[in-house]
Amino acid sequence: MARKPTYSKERKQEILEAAAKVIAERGLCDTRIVDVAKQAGASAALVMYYFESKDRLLTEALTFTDDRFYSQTFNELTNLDTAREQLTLLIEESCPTSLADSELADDWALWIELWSRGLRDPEAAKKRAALDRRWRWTIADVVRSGQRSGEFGDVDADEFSLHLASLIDGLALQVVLEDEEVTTERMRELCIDFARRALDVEAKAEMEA
Amino acid sequence: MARKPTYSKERKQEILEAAAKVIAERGLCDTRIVDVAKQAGASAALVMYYFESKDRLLTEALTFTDDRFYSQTFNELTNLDTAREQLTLLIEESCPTSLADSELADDWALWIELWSRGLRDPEAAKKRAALDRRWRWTIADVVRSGQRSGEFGDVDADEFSLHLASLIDGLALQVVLEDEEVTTERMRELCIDFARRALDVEAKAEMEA
Amino acid sequence: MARKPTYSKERKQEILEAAAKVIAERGLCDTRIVDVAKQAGASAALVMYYFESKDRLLTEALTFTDDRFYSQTFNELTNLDTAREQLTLLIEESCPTSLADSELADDWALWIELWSRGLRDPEAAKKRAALDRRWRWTIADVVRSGQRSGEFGDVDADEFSLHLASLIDGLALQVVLEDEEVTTERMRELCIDFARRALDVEAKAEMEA
Amino acid sequence: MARKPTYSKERKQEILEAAAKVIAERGLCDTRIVDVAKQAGASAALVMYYFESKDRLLTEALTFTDDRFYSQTFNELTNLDTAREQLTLLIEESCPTSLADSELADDWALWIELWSRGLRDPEAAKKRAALDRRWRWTIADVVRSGQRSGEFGDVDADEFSLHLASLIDGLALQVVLEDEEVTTERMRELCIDFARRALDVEAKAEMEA
DNA sequence: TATGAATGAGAGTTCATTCAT
DNA sequence: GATGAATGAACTCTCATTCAT
Repeated sequence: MARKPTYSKERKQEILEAAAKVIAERGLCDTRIVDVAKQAGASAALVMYYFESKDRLLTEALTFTDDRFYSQTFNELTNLDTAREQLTLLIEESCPTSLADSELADDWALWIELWSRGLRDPEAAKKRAALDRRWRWTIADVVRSGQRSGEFGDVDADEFSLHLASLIDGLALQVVLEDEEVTTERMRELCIDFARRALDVEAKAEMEA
Repeated sequence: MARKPTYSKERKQEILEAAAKVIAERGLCDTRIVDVAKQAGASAALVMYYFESKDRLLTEALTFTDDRFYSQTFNELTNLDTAREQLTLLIEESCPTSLADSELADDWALWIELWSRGLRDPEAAKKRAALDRRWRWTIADVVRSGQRSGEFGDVDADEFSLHLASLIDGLALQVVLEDEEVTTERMRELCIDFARRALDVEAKAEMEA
Repeated sequence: MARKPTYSKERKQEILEAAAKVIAERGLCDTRIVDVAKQAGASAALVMYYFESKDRLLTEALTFTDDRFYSQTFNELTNLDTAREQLTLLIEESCPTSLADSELADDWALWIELWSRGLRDPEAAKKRAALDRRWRWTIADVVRSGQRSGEFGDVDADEFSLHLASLIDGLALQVVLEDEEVTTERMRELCIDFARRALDVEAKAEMEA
Repeated sequence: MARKPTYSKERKQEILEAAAKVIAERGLCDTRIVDVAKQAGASAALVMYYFESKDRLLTEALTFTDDRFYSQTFNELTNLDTAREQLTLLIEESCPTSLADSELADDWALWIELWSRGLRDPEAAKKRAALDRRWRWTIADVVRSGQRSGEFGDVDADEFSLHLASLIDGLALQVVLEDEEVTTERMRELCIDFARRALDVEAKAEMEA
């Protein structure tokens, strides 16, 4: 309630963060400006002041989390030496833990909301596509670097990256929706297994041995 | 306006169909009872007469289309002789054509809305899981029958089916959202290709030759 | 549900009775035709068939119970010999027992609803006035007969009857509304006491002794 | 329409006042939020802004007038010297003039609505009981002070006060409902007469003479 | 006589948005 | 920058009433 006035950009960030949280909790549809305001410790009018309309707020909020997730992951990536480790990281960071309150589950929830919004909102669709492409490129880059280093076999990196990214989406969806047959564990194994086979990792490993 | 009274159950079906159409067009969030009523050629009050609340209407409507899609597809399946043809059919029927008004795109739109609703509505989540399981079982059955007939190699049918189903979800999503890099064509090829390799179809074919 | 068709007047009575019950339970305001229909084991359309509009149904229902109460009480009255006993009966029959489900409490509830409706519905007001007058005349008649028989002293019968009737209304109201300070017992005593003094009953009794 | 913004509490009062007026005019049942809003020169949404629901508005409104009536009367009371004058005032202030638009008639109308609402709404019943008790205590106090000053004879003050208050309720009801036989004049006389006899006023007066 | 189906006319309530302060 | 007060435009849901059967 009583909040020292922080200014402009910081405040905007806070509101975005608040919005993302509320959307993850209540769903896009049921997110009211008042909720966001309350979460941000501000008045509804102030939220309107920073974002001209509810629509803009929601659109910005939906991609906000993905951006954060991406930069974090990308950062961790650069700390790893081998492509194999990097790919494993990408997969593991993608697996939503089924715990309801986890941050990753929130991220996935927002991601799904973005899909549904993209169906009718071209701007949202475009943003989603861009984020997805960035993600696929990242995967493809790791693959290519692995190929250069001789860790991975000879596969079409783009095709692989599209396959893996899509597989991850499809599986994560089921984990998040708490499909009893699809656990975080099973998802991870399936992805890792697929990557291993597709990239010919075992064979390589053997040959090197 | 002037509409001959149809009997109860037929009328309910008509309304469900109308609801599904409206949801696909406008999205779950922006579907108003009046829209559904208009689409069904009825009054809003009548919609409430058949479904106690908006909520129930939407929940029923969301699974209605999937049920129809499934029975149609399952029917076509029984007309095919080889497992190979059957699997191809399953994949092809799953590829959304990108045309906005096509029926399949509508089906996918509803499917995505169901995902997003499932995030907070446990009942919706449960229904979605059931429908998905049915779909995976169908795939697995085709695989097993192909294995019995010697068409397919020795793979874990359930693992394959989860992989293929998830892959389809992830790819279709991008087609429907009109990601420029993912076309219907590319989706089909990727899926077919994956199936072929996983099921060892080429090898089998060659050996038979 | 399954109800043998009884015809016309009996059916109308049944519906009135049902309406009275529902009004007593839910209040005039919250009485819906469907409720009355359900209570009467009929359809809402049938209720409309017997009474042209909700309004008429309610108006008739509101006086229905009072009529029944009056005839019953009047009947019991004729079985008593002395005016003293008769007056006591009138008072006692007027005291609502505080039990929520008792028939008398229902009668009072309807009576109060009739007051409130009479504020704006002149027809209801007129009916209420007529019923009230009948009641006061009955009291006055008992008084006069008691005076003729020498049981009661010389009071203006009409004035006494207005006083007693109003007192009963005012007190019963509080009993029905469950005012902790006004119990059925206290109400009865207060009324009896008043009557005794006003009609000079003790004095008479003494003089006769 | 164009209304300078008043500060919160005043505005709430205004709305309550408006609500009371509308209820008196149209009855509790037929009071719509829009009516109250119009009467208060505000929008329906503003009414909801101050009172969370229609229900709360009505509950508060119903006791609002009685509170005002009581404080006014109590104030006038303190300006009078003798208990006799005070009691006369209480009675006279209680007699509704039959004119439809008078403020007192409005008060009585609300009072009756409160009775009817109290039948099913325990909160309303409780408030009514409290207000009524306050009123009876006031009467009893006047009686006791009259007894101390020697103006009134020896009666049970509480019993008298319950009797008088109930009598007033019962009679006022009939005046308000425009029973032809019960005029304001007759009501006043009956009450005054009762008080005189019960409190032994004549006798006292004579003895002093 | 009896009803299920159908509707129009509101009702309360919600909420994004505006604006004076 | 920040907010409380205010509103209009919807939206869901209710219900008396009608009518074909």
